[in-house]
Amino acid sequence: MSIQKPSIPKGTRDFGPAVVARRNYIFGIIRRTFEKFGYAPLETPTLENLSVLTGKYGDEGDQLLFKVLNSGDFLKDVTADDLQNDDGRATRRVLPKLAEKGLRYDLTVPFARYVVMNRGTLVFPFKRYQIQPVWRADRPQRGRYREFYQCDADVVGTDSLLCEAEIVLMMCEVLDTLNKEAKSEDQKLKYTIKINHRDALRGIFFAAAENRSKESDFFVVLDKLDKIGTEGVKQELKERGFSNNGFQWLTYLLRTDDGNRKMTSEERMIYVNAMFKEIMSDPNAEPVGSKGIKQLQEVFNILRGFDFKQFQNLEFDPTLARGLSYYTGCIFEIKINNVNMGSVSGGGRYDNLTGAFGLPGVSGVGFSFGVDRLYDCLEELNLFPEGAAATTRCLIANFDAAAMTAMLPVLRDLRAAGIASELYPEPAKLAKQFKYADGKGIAYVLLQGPEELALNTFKLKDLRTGQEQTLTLPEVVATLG
RNA sequence: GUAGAUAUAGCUCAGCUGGUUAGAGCGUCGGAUUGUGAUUCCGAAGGUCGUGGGUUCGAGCCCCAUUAUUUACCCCA
Repeated sequence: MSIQKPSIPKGTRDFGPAVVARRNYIFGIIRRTFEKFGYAPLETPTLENLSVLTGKYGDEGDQLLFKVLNSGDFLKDVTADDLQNDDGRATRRVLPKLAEKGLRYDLTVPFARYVVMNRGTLVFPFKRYQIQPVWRADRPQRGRYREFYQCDADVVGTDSLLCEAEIVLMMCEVLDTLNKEAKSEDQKLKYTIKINHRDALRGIFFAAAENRSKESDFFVVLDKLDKIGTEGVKQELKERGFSNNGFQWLTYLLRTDDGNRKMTSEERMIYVNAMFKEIMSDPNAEPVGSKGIKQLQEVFNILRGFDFKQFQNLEFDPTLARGLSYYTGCIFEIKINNVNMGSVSGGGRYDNLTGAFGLPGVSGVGFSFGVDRLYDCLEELNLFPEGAAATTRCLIANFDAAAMTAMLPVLRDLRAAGIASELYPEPAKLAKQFKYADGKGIAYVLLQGPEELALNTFKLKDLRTGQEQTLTLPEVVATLG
């Protein structure tokens, strides 16, 4: 057998001990926040039946699904006719016969499936959080992986806007907690929570687009406003077959200042709402758009009731669209302004996700943190706490076989006191043992050689300061504990 | 799916208009009177220059192909 260079699939990563420790630090903050807001944990299988996944994420999404080949003779149901590709549909025809399972693409759809399957036993409104990896057969690039973790919190069974407001609170709490480690303002995550409403978007759509069949196309282009500008948006809309009529309204609807200064989010809501009333070209624009604005204003009101202090981090953005087609109400996204990275979190309300599984009329709302992107942001800002990588706190040096035996009860006592400890597993030069401790980031080395043994004491060295102390065992425990 | 960039030691990268035996830093290992890391000093190991072909007296360097990685677009956490 020839030697092969080992490799891992593109877009996947190994996580070494230091990285896992820092990822766990992020997971911990998110988990504690979710639990504090009353969400309970849920886990679902890595594999879902493809019938559950397909059709939920749009055509693009279907293409990005990882399909799992059936076990055994996976060709047994494929006929020669199936493979005839004159119509270009052979793949579509054959696929369901080759693969009936796929890797989960997000956590929201499996959650919806779970809710439908367990509707009889769940207590509604049902609040769950879920922290698991998802897979997308995307092309990897900066901040984009084929395997990454999502941290979802969703509630189904209520359409109360309290949930939307609490999503904003949870987003702030997680990011503010991460920012507590910052030693300077520059290290902090400068974030903007963008919020919009699908109906506000549709109001704009009715106002500015004549072609009614391409709603999602319109949103995709509109979402790019901050990248390509108002004129760019108009240009691209034209390229995608939208007519010029109505584009004039875009200029008004997308204004961000009142002529003198930038509007606040709430001023902008009032302004956009007033515009909806004025646009008479399509009477649908006003009722639909105003309904969305009204809900957004209510979310802001609830937040004010909470004594929410961070409205400068919460921005009403009428162009925010988000790709996932199942959103129907409020939509959210978090952008980190001082790191070049796609959104680290997103979410929204979906009125009929469970409908696809035969349970209509259940409204849900939720959001998700992308831990891997958050990690990359923290890394770039150097925002991880120092201790996050350490595992062992104290290494006991190993002088020789006899001393090793004598150190076993010491090791046991340290661990019993809750101190993460290890004994170097073989007698070796002290230099080597110290090097090991240093390389692993261990804070203390405990020594008992012949000299200390004679006095029944220990020498404890702090590797960060280089200082040594001669102590009795209870004193060692007290120092490390 | 579209477009670009890169590929040289375990890692990060130099390597001039093509010219003898391929370079550095970090890391690893060994040593500086056998009980001390990170810091200092000395030394050593480690590369068929991604792969295959071509041009040339001569290719790490130029050309073609191929694979891998990566960035941007699309879309997204």
